[in-house]
Amino acid sequence: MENRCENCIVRKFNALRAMSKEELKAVSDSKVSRTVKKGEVIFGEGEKLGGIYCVRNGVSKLAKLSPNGKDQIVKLASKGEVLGQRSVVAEEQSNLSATAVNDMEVCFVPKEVIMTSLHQNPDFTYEVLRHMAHDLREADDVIVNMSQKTVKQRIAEALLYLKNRFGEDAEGYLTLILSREDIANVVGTATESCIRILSDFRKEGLIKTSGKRMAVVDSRKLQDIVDGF
Amino acid sequence: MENRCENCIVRKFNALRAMSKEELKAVSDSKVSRTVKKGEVIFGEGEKLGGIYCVRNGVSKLAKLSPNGKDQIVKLASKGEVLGQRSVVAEEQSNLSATAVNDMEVCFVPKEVIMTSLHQNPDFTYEVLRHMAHDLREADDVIVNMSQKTVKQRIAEALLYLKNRFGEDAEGYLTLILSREDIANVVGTATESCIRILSDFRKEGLIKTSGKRMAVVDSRKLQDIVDGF
DNA sequence: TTAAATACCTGATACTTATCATTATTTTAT
DNA sequence: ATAAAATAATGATAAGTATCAGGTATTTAA
Repeated sequence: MENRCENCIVRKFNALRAMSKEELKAVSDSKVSRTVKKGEVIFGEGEKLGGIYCVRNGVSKLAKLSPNGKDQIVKLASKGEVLGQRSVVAEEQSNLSATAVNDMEVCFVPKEVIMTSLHQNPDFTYEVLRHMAHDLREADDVIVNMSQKTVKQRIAEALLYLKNRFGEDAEGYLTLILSREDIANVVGTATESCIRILSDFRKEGLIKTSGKRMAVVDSRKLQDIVDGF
Repeated sequence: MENRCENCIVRKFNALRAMSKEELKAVSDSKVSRTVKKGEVIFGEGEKLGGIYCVRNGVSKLAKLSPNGKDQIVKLASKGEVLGQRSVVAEEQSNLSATAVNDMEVCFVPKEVIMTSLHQNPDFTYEVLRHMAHDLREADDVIVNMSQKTVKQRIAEALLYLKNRFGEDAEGYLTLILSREDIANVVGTATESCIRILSDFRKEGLIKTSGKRMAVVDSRKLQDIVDGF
């Protein structure tokens, strides 16, 4: 039998690794695999989620629409990460939307199965808790960055983040390709401002671009910018 | 016997309410009550916490020092809230500092006692998880506010928040007294900018001040400002 | 393969916010 | 009660950022 959660490596990276064999079987029996095309919405803001989505492949952006009509990307989720966890745990509607940044494979797991384990398996609950504690710490860091760093610093930081987290190809181009607009929405600025600063970086030789592809050329200097030099 | 957790109302507001009688007894036997003077630091950023602090009285600001030397207040914690929860759960050093905004009474509970329950009582773990899910949602909201709202909007929002969350006295003055600098650190702006905008609000009759005390006079108009009118 | 759509780029300008300097007021401690 | 310290207020200026308007390049889909 293919595609059993029991054999899925992705699981090792998230809280499902704390599940017992029986629990994992229940998850596997109830889950629905699904491919999501680039740009497709997995769930929208305010939607009541029937379960969580485990990312097997691809990257999703978790965003919140601000009152002035702009999206703020709060987090990028990739292989092994779980979408909708917070909403299911809190039994609230989703506070974020999830959209595929590139083609994805996700597994949907009904919330009932998750909730059962949450109430019966302290190891699993604790593991979910640990992951959420980590997310919360990252959110705190983002808050400080947003309020205390300039757009230039935040963009430099975002580039280094994309490089370190998602890697680069043989030519040094970033593996994860984001539009300028998406980058602007990650750092919380206007698209034009983002483009302008990236152009400056290119002119100064800190990055290079080729179509929509982008490469970090001088990590050191970018880091100096992040640090305020 | 006085001051037993079993009889403490404050407990009802946090995850400790999911503890069994035996667990609560262990907490109560190991806890250390402590008063904290206004301005005193309960724990610092980067500190390894030996336990959590349950707030019985008073208000604490949770802040993070930014590289440029400014504090960003991430959260205000009051009666019933628990400090250091995230760090203890994640078994990491604290990412925030906690400082008393006014005189406080807190109970310190050693982490071992908490950890034991986290591993044995799924109800408790789940309750902690729910609280953290809530904190995470709030953090997401803050991120969006920070990046998408103007300083003026954020200050107006902060004033309404202080009124709704901590209340006002008979004359209408906010119960929680924060310095202009603290307000600036909550909304992530320069102290002078904060003062300037508060002066504007006063001149427009939206708030009134008397020494360090401050009162919301026109909630409706402040809300309009928050909403971008 | 080519037209249409989307994404990217640049300039000009206005608005927002930070910074520096100085003074006034309030609070705190003696 | 008074001096010292802390906090608040205000003006002038500079820096940072958004917005609008117009262009070019790249991607997508027929």
